[in-house]
Amino acid sequence: MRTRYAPSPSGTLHIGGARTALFSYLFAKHHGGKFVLRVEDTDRARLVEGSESALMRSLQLLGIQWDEGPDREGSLGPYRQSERLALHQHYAAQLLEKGLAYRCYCTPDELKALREARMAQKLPPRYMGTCRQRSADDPIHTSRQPYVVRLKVPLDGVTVVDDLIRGPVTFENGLLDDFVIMKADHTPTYNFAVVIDDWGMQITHVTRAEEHLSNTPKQILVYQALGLELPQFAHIPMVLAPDRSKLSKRHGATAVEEYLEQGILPEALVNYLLLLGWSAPDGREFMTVLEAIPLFTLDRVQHTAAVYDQKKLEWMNAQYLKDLPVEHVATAVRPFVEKLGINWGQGSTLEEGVALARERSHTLVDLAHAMRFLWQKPDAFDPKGVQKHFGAPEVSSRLQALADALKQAESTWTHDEIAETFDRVAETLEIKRAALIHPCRLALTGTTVGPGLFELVQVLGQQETVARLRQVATDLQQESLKVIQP
RNA sequence: GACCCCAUGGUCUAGAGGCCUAGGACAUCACCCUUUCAAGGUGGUAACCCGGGUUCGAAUCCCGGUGGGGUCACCA
Repeated sequence: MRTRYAPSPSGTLHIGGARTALFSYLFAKHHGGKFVLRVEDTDRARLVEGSESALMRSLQLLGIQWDEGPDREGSLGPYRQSERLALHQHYAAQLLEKGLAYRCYCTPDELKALREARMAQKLPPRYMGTCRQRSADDPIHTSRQPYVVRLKVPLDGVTVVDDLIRGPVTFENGLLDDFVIMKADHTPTYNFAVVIDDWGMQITHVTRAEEHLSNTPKQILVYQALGLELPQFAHIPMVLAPDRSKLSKRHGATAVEEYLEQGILPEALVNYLLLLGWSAPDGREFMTVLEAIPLFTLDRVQHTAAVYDQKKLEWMNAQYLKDLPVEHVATAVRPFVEKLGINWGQGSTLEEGVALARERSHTLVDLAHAMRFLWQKPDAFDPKGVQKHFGAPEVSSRLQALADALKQAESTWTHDEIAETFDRVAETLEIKRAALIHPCRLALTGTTVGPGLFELVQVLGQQETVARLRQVATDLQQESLKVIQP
């Protein structure tokens, strides 16, 4: 049992591609098989520098590990299509020799004219050129004119794709044309190379996106011409954008990399992707890739294209953010914190910050912002908050009193002790505790939202808390407070 | 346009003829909790595309329509 994922290195790993790879991987692993990564790089014009390694990095981050691939040579390589050219040419020559394929000398212009003529007659744009009829001793064969190789497709009969997900799908051969298998530059086309390579790599189950279903009869015809045994096929439904169209740049983030940059954890992303088109028998939603292996079967794969939902992805990310070990999240959020120019080496630790703020963050970006105040004192204050909580003339003296009381507090600095201090000060000033809490939060963080105040104060530390309160109390008195949206 | 696939709330889905008064999750709305914001809890709104069959009985089977998607390259 062997499956494969065969991307072309022309860009980044798409979430649709990631899901196809995930399903192929899970399917193979469920059956104790091997998962192969093959890079389809025959089209040199579309090749993007660095794309291959980016693709591999994304897959690995998601926990989709291949058993064989360009960087893990097995016995059935090479695993880059461009390095298999000799194989493709060999089989093409074989088909030519047997008379199952032929050289076609028609120019692109001629083909275009033919196609348009057939379109005008409302006929399918099928190649009906003259080259199919040429005899072996036709002088054109020695003319050194460029040519392509076309497969001789049967004029009648049907080709049936026995799809593991959809059942038998019948195509009429008469509707297919003599498609090109080798281009004029002597490199193979996709529909030819894919057959040679899948066969060569002993792929038993070709699992791929649904967009390939219509290509499959052509490939079956190649298998048959070559006398090769057919693999099984399984076409996985596509992932669509919210407007039900094919995913593209204008839909915002579509690449795995982009989601990770947005602060989505790879664990959450792959879990979300798993739920797009597949569901566990018991309806469970949260699981790792490894946990999904024993549960994953093709009969539970949806037949319908799925529309991805950013909201649910973020919700799932938030769940992971608060359930994963603190150290793990701290490591993940670190680059995001550093990106904000925060020097977190002093004072509170990253772990303390994560524990404090993760429950109300949806992404690592949110989390980094929510932790910011621990290392950077507010240089501006939320205007609405200022209006609401700094308006009263006695706020300055209250904060001062609070600072004094906290300064006196025991060095143990526990949550309960801090809470009691607030209660005591409120009582002394004969105000409600909330009248102290809100201005204090604003003074300490610059905003009106955030973690529970006593936890926040505890993590921020006695010294820093007192210093910030005094600073704000002074600024308020001197009316030198900067009120700018932070 | 031709061919192919598909069709349960806004979204992801459960459902393989009676267990369905159609279940869950996200989103949404209300309320509760509360030092803010979240989180959490409770409850609510919301779906079997339409039309014909088959059957005692259909979300489930068949046919047609409609709608959505895919493929029709010397791209993969």
